[in-house]
Amino acid sequence: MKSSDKHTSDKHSKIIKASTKVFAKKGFFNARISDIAKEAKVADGTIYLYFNNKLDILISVFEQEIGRLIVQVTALLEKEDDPRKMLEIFISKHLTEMKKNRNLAEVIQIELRQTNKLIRDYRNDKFSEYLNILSSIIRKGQQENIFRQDIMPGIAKRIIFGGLDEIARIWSLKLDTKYTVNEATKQMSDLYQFGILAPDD
Amino acid sequence: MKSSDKHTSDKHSKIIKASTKVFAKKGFFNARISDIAKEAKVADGTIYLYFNNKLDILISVFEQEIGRLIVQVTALLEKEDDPRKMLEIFISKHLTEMKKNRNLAEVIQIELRQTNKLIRDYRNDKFSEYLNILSSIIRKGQQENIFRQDIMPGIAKRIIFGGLDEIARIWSLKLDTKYTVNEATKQMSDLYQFGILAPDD
Amino acid sequence: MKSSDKHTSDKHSKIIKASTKVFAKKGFFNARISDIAKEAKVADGTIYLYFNNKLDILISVFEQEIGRLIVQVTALLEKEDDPRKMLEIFISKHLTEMKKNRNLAEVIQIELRQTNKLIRDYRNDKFSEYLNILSSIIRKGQQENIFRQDIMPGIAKRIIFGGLDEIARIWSLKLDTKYTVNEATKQMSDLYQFGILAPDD
Amino acid sequence: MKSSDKHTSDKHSKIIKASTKVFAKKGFFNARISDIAKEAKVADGTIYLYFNNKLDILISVFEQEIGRLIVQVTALLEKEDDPRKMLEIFISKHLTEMKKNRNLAEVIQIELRQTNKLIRDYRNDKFSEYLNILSSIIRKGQQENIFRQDIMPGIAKRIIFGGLDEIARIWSLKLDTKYTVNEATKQMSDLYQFGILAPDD
DNA sequence: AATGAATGAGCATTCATTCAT
DNA sequence: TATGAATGAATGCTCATTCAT
Repeated sequence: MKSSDKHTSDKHSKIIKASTKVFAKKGFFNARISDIAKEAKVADGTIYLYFNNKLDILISVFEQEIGRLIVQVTALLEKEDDPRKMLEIFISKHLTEMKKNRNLAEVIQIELRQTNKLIRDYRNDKFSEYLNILSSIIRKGQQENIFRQDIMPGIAKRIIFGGLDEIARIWSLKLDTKYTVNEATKQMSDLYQFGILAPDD
Repeated sequence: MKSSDKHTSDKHSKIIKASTKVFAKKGFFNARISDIAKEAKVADGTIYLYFNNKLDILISVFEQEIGRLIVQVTALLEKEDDPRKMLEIFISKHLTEMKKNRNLAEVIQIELRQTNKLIRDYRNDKFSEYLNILSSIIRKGQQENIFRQDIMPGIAKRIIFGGLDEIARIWSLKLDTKYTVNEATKQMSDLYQFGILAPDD
Repeated sequence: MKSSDKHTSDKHSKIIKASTKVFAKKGFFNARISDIAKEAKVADGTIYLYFNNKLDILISVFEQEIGRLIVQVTALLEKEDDPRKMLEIFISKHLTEMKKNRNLAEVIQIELRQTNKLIRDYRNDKFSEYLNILSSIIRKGQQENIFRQDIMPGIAKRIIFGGLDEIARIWSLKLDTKYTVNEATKQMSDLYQFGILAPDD
Repeated sequence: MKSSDKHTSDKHSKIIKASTKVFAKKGFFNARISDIAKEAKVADGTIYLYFNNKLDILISVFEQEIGRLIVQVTALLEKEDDPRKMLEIFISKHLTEMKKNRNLAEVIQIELRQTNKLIRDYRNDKFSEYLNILSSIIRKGQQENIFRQDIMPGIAKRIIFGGLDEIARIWSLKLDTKYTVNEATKQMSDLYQFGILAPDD
């Protein structure tokens, strides 16, 4: 269908989509612009009508995907008031999305470990926003005296994200695929809530 | 023969050392062989007497550094029998080394997210060995009924390593430097042992 | 039809004018069609309604500018009958125009040294016409026995134009700006008329 | 001199020679690095062991050729003391070299009209040195009261060079080839010495 | 073993030109 | 006529790797 609504935004999102796929498959440095162009069924030069350069594409992909995650997680969390459940929802949603969309998982991997090296002045606000959902949940739990007061939300959000990301990493490598999303969610949620120690009895 | 071996090993380790520094500074893809050669005060071609190619250097660096970590952590753990303390030692040692040696932290970051993409058949046994120290500690705790039986060591080791690695990542980016090694260790150790929930009382 | 013609000619001259400016500023090879389009406040594609390609624009600019020079110089020369004065007028006019319009000076520089390389079959009749004004003056002087008979007008016109063009070149580079148009005119006119030798006495 | 030095200088001069030829044939902007490499029977990358970039090659070619001219002209002038003869020698030598080596003539054309646009901070000392030979001759003539005192050497050197260069230009375009070097030299030398005016009676 | 000059495949980016609207 | 989004060929330069010494 060659309708005229297939225009600018169409090309843009086609390129983003193609880039996500290509970056995930080859990694940022091994991906060629012509690979992306080919995947997006667009001329090489067309890409530069929508993006400044290769790095700009990576950043755009990352921000778009994280942005989508933020929207979805936020929507889910609005329906819940218990911080314990909210934490579980965050974990579950993150793992679910990463399992569903391996490309996304890999782009996050790449972006987080590469971009900051390349551009020191890139602030990565979207990602901060995402992590701050986690720290908000923790603070809420602390205010309600459900979570321990001595947990530092700023560190905890990093620790938890790290755990999530490492699980996503091994999935994207097709290692340890024996664990399901539910199992992993259960394990993480349990570990972070109750700790590893056996209850005294 | 001994002197020859020694000589060889000298150059080899000089290159490894130089590579660690250069990879950490520039990242794997932006590091040039000539940078490494210069840093190691060796001719470009000499590097190919000791390594097959650039990727081979990265793997060697990674394995050597992880190997060193294994030796050190193992030594520390031998003196301790309480799984709770052992877990804390592992966390503390990892964070200490990463804070001390930013180069190492970055090489791990890069290696873990890049190499597997490049060579599907690379098994990375050293890294598995390192992670298995973690799962051994957990299993030991479970055998002694100190750790909960429903924790799956294979997932937990990943979750914990992920947390450690994310903390190291933000340090290597010089973000959130406000947290000291001790603080971070305390937070992680606490979180993993007792969980985030406030004790009933 | 008339209005259409007028419109066309408007756009045409707008593009010529814009091109002169852009070529002078950036040089032919570094000038982009989009620069010209922007300067002329016209769409990129519109340029191709009036010109075949980029080179065609350069040639048009050159011919138009040289054509304008021919008209002006001819008008000035008509009022004068003395070949000595006519020579001085030519020199003076050329330098005045080049000083006044640096863009023109540079376009001549570029055109004369580049175009012929690109299109071997381009005859450049306008430029020949311009130079022939010089040789006509010389021939007239010879016929009137004011100029020496052994001067070959075909070579002399080149020698004189070369001198004029070199002076224009250093002005366009903003070198040696200490010399005024009048000084330069005086020096050239003097040199070409009387030569460098001191008169016997 | 070491064999490696010899080798190096060999490659360097091979590239210079090839570049002179290619620039002359295609012009600077249309010359591809691979053209030069092919002409020099060298790999593309090798060129960058000896030159920083394409522009650097052009400048090097120019400076080398002008340098050679300076040496030759200086040698010829040392044997002569009469400023009139010296002027003629300069003119004759310049035209002879340009006729003999069309590549050189064209590289000068290109360099003089392009480089200064591209790099504002390039001082072009060699060329200044060459032109200053001309002004020195004029000053010498003035000191000996052979040349008129009101000639300004700084302008005169430009005027004369311009004439020489324009003659070289038309030769390099294969226009007006009917004039021989000797004829052109005679015409220029005559014109600059005695002027165009017929002697009184 | 060691060197480092030489190689040449590889790629991001530009921009003159086209053409559907 | 006019537009400007889209095209894709073209190329300067880099750098991992080789190899003659």
